[in-house]
Amino acid sequence: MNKRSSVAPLFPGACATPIVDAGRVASVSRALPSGETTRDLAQIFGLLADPGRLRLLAALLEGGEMCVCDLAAATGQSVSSASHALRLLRMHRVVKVRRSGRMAYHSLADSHVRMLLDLAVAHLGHDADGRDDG
Amino acid sequence: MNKRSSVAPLFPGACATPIVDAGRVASVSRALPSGETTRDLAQIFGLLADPGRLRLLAALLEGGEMCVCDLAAATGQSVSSASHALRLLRMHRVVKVRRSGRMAYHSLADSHVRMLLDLAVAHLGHDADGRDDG
DNA sequence: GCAACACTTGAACGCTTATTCATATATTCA
DNA sequence: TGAATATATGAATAAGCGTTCAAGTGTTGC
Repeated sequence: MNKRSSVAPLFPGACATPIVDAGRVASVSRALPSGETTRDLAQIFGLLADPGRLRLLAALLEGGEMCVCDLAAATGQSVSSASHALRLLRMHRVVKVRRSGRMAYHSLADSHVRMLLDLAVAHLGHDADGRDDG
Repeated sequence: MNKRSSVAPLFPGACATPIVDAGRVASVSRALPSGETTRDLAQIFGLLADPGRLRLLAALLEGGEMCVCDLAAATGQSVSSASHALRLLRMHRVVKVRRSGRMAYHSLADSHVRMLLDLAVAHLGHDADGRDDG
């Protein structure tokens, strides 16, 4: 159990972070997902944090199943870029591939992605104005 | 040395990407969100693509409203890191701040974030095993 | 076999981004 | 006023990431 018992540093070099509400900190700290889970989560969001990959996913959302060269053309990037991006997405089971001869037909493998995209769009909607600190 | 010159440049500067299903490419291409929208979307997902910020958001999800030093302690990062991260999140209206004296109490400003996090967790759930492609 | 083809991959370069350290601002209390 | 506190910020180093180029794999058809 990793609860920090006190506010003050107990010895020189100890964590010097002052804590205002120790009880709250302890309970929140316990409730947080593990470091590994957090890293995995961040990785998934990282997959969606690139315009090129986002356009690929949007294209698959619309087109259903497409080959690499058509995806590259539709999303306005080089075949190499698209291939690199699709590899990443495949590795994380976000898209799947059906191979036929020398063609590779990609499609969405994960229904959550659709919802993630929709939610993000909704966020954009009510975030359209100002963006500075206050 | 470059043997790919035969890839059919019909004229110098022409798009060299071969297209299999031109009709599909055209319709998908039209349906895609604009480049600006895609960039904004990617930026939002980018905010969630960092373990530190993700832990901050999870802490706020759990703790409701917390000051910077408690957030730093609960999420296991330096106050400076937390402050930098919170600034980013504030700038994008993902968290909001209530200032009282020298304290800054942060809380979630956006209900979509909650759903985004839940969806991502769900994805993790059914993706728990193998994660390599080959 | 040979060549065109669809896609993949590795390496390199440049850009973005996170973290840390030091310092700054603003508020409270003695 | 001055010291302590809570947070903010700038600069700098370092790590990560996307793009491109060049080359590699496996397939199709002559």
